[in-house]
Amino acid sequence: MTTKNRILDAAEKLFADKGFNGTSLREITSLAEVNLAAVNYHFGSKKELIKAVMSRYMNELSPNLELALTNVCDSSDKPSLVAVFSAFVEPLLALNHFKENGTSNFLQLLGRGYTDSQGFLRWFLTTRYPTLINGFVAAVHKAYPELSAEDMFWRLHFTMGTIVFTMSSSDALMDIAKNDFDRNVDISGVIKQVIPYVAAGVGAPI
Amino acid sequence: MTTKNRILDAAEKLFADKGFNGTSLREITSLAEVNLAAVNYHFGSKKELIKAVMSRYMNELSPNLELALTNVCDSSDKPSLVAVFSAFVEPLLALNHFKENGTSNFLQLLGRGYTDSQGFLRWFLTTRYPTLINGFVAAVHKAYPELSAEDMFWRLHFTMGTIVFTMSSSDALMDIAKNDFDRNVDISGVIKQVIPYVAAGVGAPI
DNA sequence: GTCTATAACTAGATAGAC
DNA sequence: GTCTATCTAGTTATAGAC
Repeated sequence: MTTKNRILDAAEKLFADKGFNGTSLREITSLAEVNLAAVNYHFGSKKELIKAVMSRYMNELSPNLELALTNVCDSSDKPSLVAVFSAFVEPLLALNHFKENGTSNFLQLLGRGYTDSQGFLRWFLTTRYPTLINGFVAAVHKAYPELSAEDMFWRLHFTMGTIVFTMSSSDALMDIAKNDFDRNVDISGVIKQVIPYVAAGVGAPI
Repeated sequence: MTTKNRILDAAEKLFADKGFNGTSLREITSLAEVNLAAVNYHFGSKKELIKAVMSRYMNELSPNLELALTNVCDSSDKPSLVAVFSAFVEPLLALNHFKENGTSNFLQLLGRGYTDSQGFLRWFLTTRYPTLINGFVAAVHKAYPELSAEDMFWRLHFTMGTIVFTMSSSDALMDIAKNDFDRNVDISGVIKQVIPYVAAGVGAPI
């Protein structure tokens, strides 16, 4: 376990939990049990550390997800929207093998990235992983060709919002589900709940 | 224009823009052109200032929205989900008469409140305005009685997510819509785009 | 590569003069 | 009620010894 990786792991956990702005380098280095100065030695700045934490996941997820979306497009002339969104499930859950709580952590980080830090992370992700977005748009277009580019734009952003918001407050939601309905839901349970919702939303009549 | 109101107005604008954590009291008092110490004199703490900013809107919105939801329930034995969500439009847009950019500011603040500050604002709002949530749940239940309490819970939170996320990044989204589609969309345009989406999502087959 | 020490700055909050 | 001045505690970042 190198110092660099100890920092990445600690940062990931704290960022997911309390946001990027809400987490100090002192908390990170303290949890990682490394010296405060190590962050700046290994990463240069807090901003670069944030990028590094996100990149570790994106580099793992991105090829799997692109492949899954291509498969959906190839498997049928007109796939259902549920099929398109279901393509996300396996690549996302695979992050749990990559790292403990990987799926949940990654989705929470994604949520943070869209609301903390005035969108610098959004810019970083969309410019760094454009083929992923294009693959997704292509799959949705094949499933619902009548949807105009403009309506597609809005609905994909609504979907993004549903997902990242749900995930950034998923701990609270799972707690409520347990208290109010005596139901133990994990992150894959939440994903399965959300798919019919977003599929119906994207597929709403124009 | 009292000092207290100058602070509230400045805080509202900055909070909506950069989040609660991302805004310092110095920025607020500087924009309001009042002394730094005035915040603690009038509100006691930053946390209380946040509550005061939100309460000003909630006290304006809450009775109108409750009435609109009651009207939907009374108007039909089985209202459509689009009708239920459309009940939000007028009370929300009325905030623009209450204050310049009121609708947009309020919705962005709501979005911030769910992601910044580890949910203390969520707690404040749900315990302070429970009848609002009950009225909404009752309306959705009348529109879609087959939906179980548990599915209802999830879908309402997904909807909350769609709305607050969209609104907390609505400035960016409206910019993109203008650049990519040469379309000027204002906040009421965004609301009209999102209603079919959330109505279809909540109404998705079980 | 890792440490201590500290620089340089910002935060929220407050005491006390007016 | 409003001001200045300041306190305490936090932040990121870095210089320099080892």
